[in-house]
Amino acid sequence: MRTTLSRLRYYVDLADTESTLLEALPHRVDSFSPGDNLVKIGNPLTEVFFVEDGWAIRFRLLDDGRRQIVNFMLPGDCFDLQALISAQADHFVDSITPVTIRVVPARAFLETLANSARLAAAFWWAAIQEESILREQIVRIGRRSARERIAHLILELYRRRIIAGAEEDETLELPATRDMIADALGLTSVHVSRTITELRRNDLISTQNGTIRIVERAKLAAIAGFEDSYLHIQRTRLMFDPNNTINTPH
Amino acid sequence: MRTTLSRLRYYVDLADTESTLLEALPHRVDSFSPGDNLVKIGNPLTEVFFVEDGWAIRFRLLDDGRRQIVNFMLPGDCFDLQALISAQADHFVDSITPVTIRVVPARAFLETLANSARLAAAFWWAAIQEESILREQIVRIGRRSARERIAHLILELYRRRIIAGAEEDETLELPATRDMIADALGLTSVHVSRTITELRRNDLISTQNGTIRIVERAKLAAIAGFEDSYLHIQRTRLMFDPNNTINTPH
DNA sequence: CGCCCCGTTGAGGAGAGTCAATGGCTGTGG
DNA sequence: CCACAGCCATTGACTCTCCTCAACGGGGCG
Repeated sequence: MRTTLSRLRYYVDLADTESTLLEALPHRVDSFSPGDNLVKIGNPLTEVFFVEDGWAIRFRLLDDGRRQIVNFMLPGDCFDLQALISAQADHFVDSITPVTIRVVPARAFLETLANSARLAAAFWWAAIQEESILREQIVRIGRRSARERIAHLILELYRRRIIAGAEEDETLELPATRDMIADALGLTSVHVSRTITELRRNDLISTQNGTIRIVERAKLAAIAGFEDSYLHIQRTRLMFDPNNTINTPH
Repeated sequence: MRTTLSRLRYYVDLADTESTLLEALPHRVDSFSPGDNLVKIGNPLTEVFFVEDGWAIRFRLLDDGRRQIVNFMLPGDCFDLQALISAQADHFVDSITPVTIRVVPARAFLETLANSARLAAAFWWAAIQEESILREQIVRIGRRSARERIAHLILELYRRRIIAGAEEDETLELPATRDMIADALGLTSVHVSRTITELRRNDLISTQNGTIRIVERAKLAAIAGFEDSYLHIQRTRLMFDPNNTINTPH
């Protein structure tokens, strides 16, 4: 839960009482090997998942085998809040590294939210952030060049790691193959490879062993059109928050 | 509110009491001309919007003027549920036809949801559906050809119109220019024009005056890879629903 | 009537895809 | 301990989808 709490705290002040509530939720912990399938299309969803460790991808497959990775799931991310209403999955989730997830019954999770306005607010933030990431993904693949897409993705994943509590050392351990990056960005692995090589030759990034070092952050951000405000959602007072007394609809 | 209720009823049984609750919400009704700006980036959001009539687009602009339309907003859609937590808009919303929207203070809306589990469930569905539409959009622009994208978008918009209560007459009034379709699908207006012309020549659709007639639904769906289950989320019992007694986490 | 917006069409260009070969790395089995 | 297989990144050569630039024309509206 540590990384999840780190993410939530990025947006909402949480006291120890609230983190205790979360930790106290009934749960089990599941471990997976790289390439395992965590969620299959059509599976009923009655549980909420928290990524404790490792990376996973959420993706759809077309009939002819084309794959689109909708987004990456990193430590601290929670997913299938949709489960709260017991829908069916319309996509797959696979691990791409060894992964451990904490599985919480949706019902118990809901009850806890009902008892803590702050927690409810925090998870609302998380949901908003997730949607924001999806929208950014749309802009990225809809209107950016290969170069821009890759630069942008690197910066996004780096920032998400920071928000989840990772060290700010300008490096990103990216456990995704060229193929996965391609399927996330609507490109081919060949072209991803070429483009990353080019970024490397331009001394914007360096790579070794699946770790990317951001060498020239400013230039990279300029190329990507990466906005500083992205995911730095302004920490405002919350309508859910019982302490919020100054909410004035304009 | 009629179209919104039609949409919600597609997923959740709502009694008259609940629809009355919604209608009774304090609100104002705003009217806009085509091309007006409804939501601007950076605006604080403290209200929830219901599209009563007309179409709008939600989009982002890049520095150099490139535009990505994230999605279309149709009658019955509600948006900026994010407002519930008073975030700032990270995108624009413009009308593309004459539009009337009902504006409800977020706080009052929240209070009503708190008092009606069914309404809360219904809007949760709406949010899930919205996210599902975003994911579909990612798959569409990430991994489909121009032909497939356009066919798929037509079928999606048609289905959304049906869900909102429109007549099932195989026609879609699509008040979007080639330019808008292009900006939604990650293409150029020229190529959209060519591709639509080709669909027309193949007798898959016909067009006149901004109305598209679906001539060969089956073929069009095959080309688009449009899945029948899409947006036809199975109506299941709801965890929120007080009448739900058989919820068994597996 | 004439303007402007929009859709269409043509010709040529470019970014990304396809096909294919190479080579490094890792893990495994003889 | 070495040989070999499999996976993955890289690179080259060629192709194709989609883009760019440009011209034309129809329909609505002042």
